[in-house]
Amino acid sequence: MAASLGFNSSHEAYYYQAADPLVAAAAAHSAAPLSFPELGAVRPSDYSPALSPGYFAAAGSEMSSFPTSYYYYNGAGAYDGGAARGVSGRAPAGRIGFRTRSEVEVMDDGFRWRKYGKKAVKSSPNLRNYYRCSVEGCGVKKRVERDRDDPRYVITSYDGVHNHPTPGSHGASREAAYSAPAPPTWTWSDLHAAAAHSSESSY
DNA sequence: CGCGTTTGACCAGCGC
DNA sequence: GCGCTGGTCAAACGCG
Repeated sequence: MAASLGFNSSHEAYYYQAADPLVAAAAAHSAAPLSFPELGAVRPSDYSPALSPGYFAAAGSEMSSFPTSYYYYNGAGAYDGGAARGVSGRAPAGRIGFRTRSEVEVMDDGFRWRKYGKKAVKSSPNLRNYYRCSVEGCGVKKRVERDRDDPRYVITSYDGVHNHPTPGSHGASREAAYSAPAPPTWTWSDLHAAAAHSSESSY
C-alpha cells in the first residue's frame, strides 16, 4: 500500500490550536523528547509552532527540517498560516494536525483506519476524507485533506486518544516505543490527553 | 466471507 | 425559523 511512500517526503509542520496546552505540556517535560510511535520523534523545543522552525522525524526516514513552522488552526475556528481563512466550524480541543508534503493522502502511521466519509468542504476545492480507528472502543478520528494553497501538501489531523497499542506486524520500532513501560518519551496519546485535559475536550 | 470503501442521505450547529 | 456547512451513518459494493 502507500506505506512505503508515506514518509519519504518532507514533513513540514504541525499546528495548532492546542499550541498552548501542548507547548506547556512539552515544556513541563522539556527534558524528554516527544516521541510519536507511529511517526518518529519531535524535540520539545521544536514543538512550538510560534517559536522556531521544527524538526520532524518520520519513521524510516531522515530527520527533515522545515523552514517555517506552520500552524494553521488557532482553535477559535479560524485557520492561520498564510492568509487567514475563516471557517464556520467549531474548534474542538484536543486535536493535533500535520501539514505534510506527500503525494499520497493516506499514510501508514501504525494504526488501522477505516474511512467513513468524504466531503467537499467549501473552504477548499479539495475533498476532505474522514477516517476512524478500526479498533473497537477506540474512537480516534482522523481527517485528511489537501492543502488549499499547496496541493502538494496533505493536512492530516488526529482527533482523540488511542486506548490501545498499534496493531502489530507493522513496525518493530513503533512497537518498541509503545511497549516501553514507563518511557520518558511522549506519545500521541499523551499529547492528546494533555491537550484534552487542559482545554476540557470531550475526551 | 470478512473487512474496507463508496456514496447519498441524514443530522446538528451556527449565522443570518 | 431557515438554510448553509461540516460531520456521520449505513447500505451497497468491491476486493483479497
